[in-house]
Amino acid sequence: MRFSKLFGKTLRQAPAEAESISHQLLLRAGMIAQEAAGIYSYLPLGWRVLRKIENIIREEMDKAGGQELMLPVLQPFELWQQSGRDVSFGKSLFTLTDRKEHTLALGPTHEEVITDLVHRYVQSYRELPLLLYQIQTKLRDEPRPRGGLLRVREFIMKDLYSFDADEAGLDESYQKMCQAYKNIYARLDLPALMVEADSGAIGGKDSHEFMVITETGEDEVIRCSSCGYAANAEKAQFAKTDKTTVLSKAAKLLPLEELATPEAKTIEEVAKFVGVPTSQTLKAVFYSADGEFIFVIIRGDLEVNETKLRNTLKRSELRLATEGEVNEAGLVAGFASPIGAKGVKVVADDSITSSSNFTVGANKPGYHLRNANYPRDFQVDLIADIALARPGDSCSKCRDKLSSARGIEVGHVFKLGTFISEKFGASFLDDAGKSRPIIMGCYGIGLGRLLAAIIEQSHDDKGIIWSLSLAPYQVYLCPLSLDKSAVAPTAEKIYQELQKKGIEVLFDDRDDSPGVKFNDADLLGIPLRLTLSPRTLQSQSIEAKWRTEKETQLLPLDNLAAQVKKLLNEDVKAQS
RNA sequence: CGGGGCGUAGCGCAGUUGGUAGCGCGCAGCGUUCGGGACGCUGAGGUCGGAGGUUCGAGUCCUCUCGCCCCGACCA
Repeated sequence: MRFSKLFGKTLRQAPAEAESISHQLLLRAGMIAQEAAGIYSYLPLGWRVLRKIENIIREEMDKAGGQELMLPVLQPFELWQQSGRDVSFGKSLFTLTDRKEHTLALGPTHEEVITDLVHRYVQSYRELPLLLYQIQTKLRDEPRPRGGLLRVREFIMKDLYSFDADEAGLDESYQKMCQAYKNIYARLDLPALMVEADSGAIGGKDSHEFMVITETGEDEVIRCSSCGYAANAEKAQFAKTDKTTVLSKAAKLLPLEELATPEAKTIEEVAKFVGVPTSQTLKAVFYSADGEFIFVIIRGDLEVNETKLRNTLKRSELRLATEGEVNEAGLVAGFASPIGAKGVKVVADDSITSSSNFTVGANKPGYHLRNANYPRDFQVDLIADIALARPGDSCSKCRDKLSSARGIEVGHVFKLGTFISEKFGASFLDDAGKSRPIIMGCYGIGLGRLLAAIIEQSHDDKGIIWSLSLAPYQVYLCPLSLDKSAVAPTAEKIYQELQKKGIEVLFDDRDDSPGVKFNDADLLGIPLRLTLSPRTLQSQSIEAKWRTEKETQLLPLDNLAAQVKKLLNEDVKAQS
């Protein structure tokens, strides 16, 4: 490709709206252009890279036994009503009305369509397992697009759906996909961490996310450097009985006593006033879940994990209750107590059993109770792990300290189970002739986000650094002083020669100064730069330089294409 | 949806107490340059996001509205 003809322009300054590194570099390199919030065009350079990513993914999906197909973007709204996910997707689902006043959805994902399809074609266990995938545009009306390609409303995604006859089959498909994903990230040169993930209210048992650890990530990952435990903070567990504070689990249960605690409303104040650690108090937090008032009780030193709480309650909408709602429930904020709480649903974190003789509100302004014990003094409707893991907490597996980091979610795998297949009647006859629902899994990767994540963690102050397998072009042919002696015709000849050898070369045929060309070569991140100048021409040679290295080497012009090819091959080997 | 910020040339920005719009980069032409974003001269490019209002006069003041960015909420 001749640079002078390339559509798209490199920018010296990044547009003001770009904040994240990948966003800035994608715009400056002329790889993408924004059309609206969360909606982008891919320009030729960006599209070339995206297609390379796509091909790597496609190869790994095929290798794992996946069959590629294409599914519709326009989907009958009835499909979404049938699965019930018109509600759970809510406003994120784009819908439109056709000329016959029929409502259609713009596919945010394709479980409904593919399950409907599979139900019409699969009847027997002999046809399972089945792995089907698609790589195509999906649309979601995200509440807040952000970070360039990191979170958008229109995006290209690879989704594979697995269909199995039994749990063991699902496990196998799941393992296959996890391995395929690891292969993909390895080939993309992207260090992705596999972490336990929340599967949401709809998902089945297992779910994992693949995270690229970087500051710009939207998700928080909790991990243990000792044993390797890693989980999304939404899901992360930790040991509640291993705090540095002394817990009196074994202590004798003391009688409940009321204590005047004027002015002491927060946990900190109460603990200080009473003279106990915060872990010897119980904290009350109030939520509204799908309109129902929820009283949550948790040990004073812990915080509520709202995702865990939402899953425990099996509700979709969860928010903190307003002051009015708290009063309406007959509770006194700051002094609320599960003891004597009537007519409200009480959900407790299992930390309330980690000790005894807690200090808790007395449900009376200015008073707390000492020596509260569950279940002696109060009952709860639900008890579960609903606590938020924080850095510094103890690992539930090995008791070492947990740490936290930000991550970009570049892949998500799910064991869906039979939730959707049952809704669509996607069942099969097993070898005993019995009808059973197909067990499903789904496995997604967002290509644009992947592109952004790669740049986030592979760049320097000059620009992007592509690996050879992803670079839009492998070689940047950079002639200097085009009007001098034989530079231009020689460069032209080399360009033809390299292309003939199948090398992807970007030929900077622009009449610009060396600085401009070198800086663009670095900004675009082309792995190998070949500089031809009157100087190198004197010795019938050309200068080769890797994007990642400072040193240069001179290559004789004679039989150049073969030498370049060899260099590129050596580099590929060195990386693997 | 809540909080904050911003809309002036392709990009980055300036524009005073209200007087009819400018700078840098980029772009076009000519010339000089040519190993890390060179220089000179000439030139093109703007319904100042949109609508309404105040005023003799609005980029500037008022009202409404649209869009974009960031934080949070949200996000199988």
